[in-house]
Amino acid sequence: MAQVLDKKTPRRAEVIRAAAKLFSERGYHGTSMQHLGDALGMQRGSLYAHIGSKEELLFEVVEEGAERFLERGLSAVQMPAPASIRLRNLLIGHIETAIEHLDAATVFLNEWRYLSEPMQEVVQAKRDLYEGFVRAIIEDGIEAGEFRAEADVRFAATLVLSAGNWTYAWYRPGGELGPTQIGEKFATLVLKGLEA
Amino acid sequence: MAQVLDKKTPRRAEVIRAAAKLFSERGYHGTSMQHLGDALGMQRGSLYAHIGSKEELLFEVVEEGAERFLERGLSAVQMPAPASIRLRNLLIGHIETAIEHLDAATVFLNEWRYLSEPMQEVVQAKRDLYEGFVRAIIEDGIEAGEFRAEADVRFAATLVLSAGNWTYAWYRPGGELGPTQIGEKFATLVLKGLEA
DNA sequence: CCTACCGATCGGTAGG
DNA sequence: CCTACCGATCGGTAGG
Repeated sequence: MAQVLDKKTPRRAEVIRAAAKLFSERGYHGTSMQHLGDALGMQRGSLYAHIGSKEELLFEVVEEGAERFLERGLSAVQMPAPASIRLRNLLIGHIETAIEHLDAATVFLNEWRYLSEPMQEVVQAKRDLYEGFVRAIIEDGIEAGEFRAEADVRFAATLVLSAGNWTYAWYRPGGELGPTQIGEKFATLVLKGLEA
Repeated sequence: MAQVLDKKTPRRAEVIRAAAKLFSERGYHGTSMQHLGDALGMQRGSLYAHIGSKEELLFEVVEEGAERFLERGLSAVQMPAPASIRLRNLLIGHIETAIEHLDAATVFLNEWRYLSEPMQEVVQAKRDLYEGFVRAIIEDGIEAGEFRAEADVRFAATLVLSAGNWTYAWYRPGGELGPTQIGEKFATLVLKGLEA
């Protein structure tokens, strides 16, 4: 019989970490419980001593990704600084998060849509919250006269998020630039534009 | 026995179109041949009169997406116009393509990594080619003094591609702005930046 | 955490 | 394009 699942145990954390890696590499539907068991050196069925279902595992990984982004985003919004500094800081934090937690971030951005309700709704709320952070900074910047008044807040926010969210698709460890420098480069481009 | 597969037949094109829709909605691994058969009103096994394998179907959809992007990209690069105009044109074309062929574009951008060799290599070459188009325009712009000399070509190209590639993730039909106007907005933002 | 098992479904094929 | 089938694998459970 199912006993109380360990919710905090180190072994459970290892299962979630291994799931993050596999889900990011092979996708949620492309990963079987057999793959996961193999990666952890245990039998497929034994995983259910630590988790309730495969989908619960996806939810945990997606939630972890969401929390990482929200933490950094919130601290950028709350900075007592001009909007351009806060936007730069948010984008740097976003890209650092995407790189430092590449597995969870990839799953958060790509596999969350395979969650069923009500889990998907929980995640959607966090995505909306984060997007709200970006918009708030841009609105502040326009009000303060720092940013161009003609800039469309929604599109500017989407551009910033696109730049950050696509990181997982092209970033490969071992490049010349670190996450912080990459974030700086993008932030400068978004703020100053390409034209001379 | 397997007879010669119809390579050009209208029915085969319908199968590919239905696959593009399902693969974009549920992912490649989340779509079964049973789903596809149901969508087309035929038995699972009957699909093999039109195609060789599920993976071949993925390849066809990904290739279609790649070709759509390449066509538009090439025509933007070859325009006899200043770099800023060509970059604007490429980004508009990219976003129009992403929206007008949302299914194939989504699969091209998200599911191509599930292709095995040598198919994945074929697709990678086309991705590199397209990225080369973007870089070429930006290099021209810097040489001509149109774009800021300090702009990093690789990062600027990645920003443009990120803006375009993330379209599938947020675009929903029925909004106020059409594809062309959305492309214009992003292009202006990338060229002029946010700062006043 | 393992063994042994459940029913369901997977992609694909033979033969018509 | 269908019927009937193949072996393999799926997520998950009982009982220890």
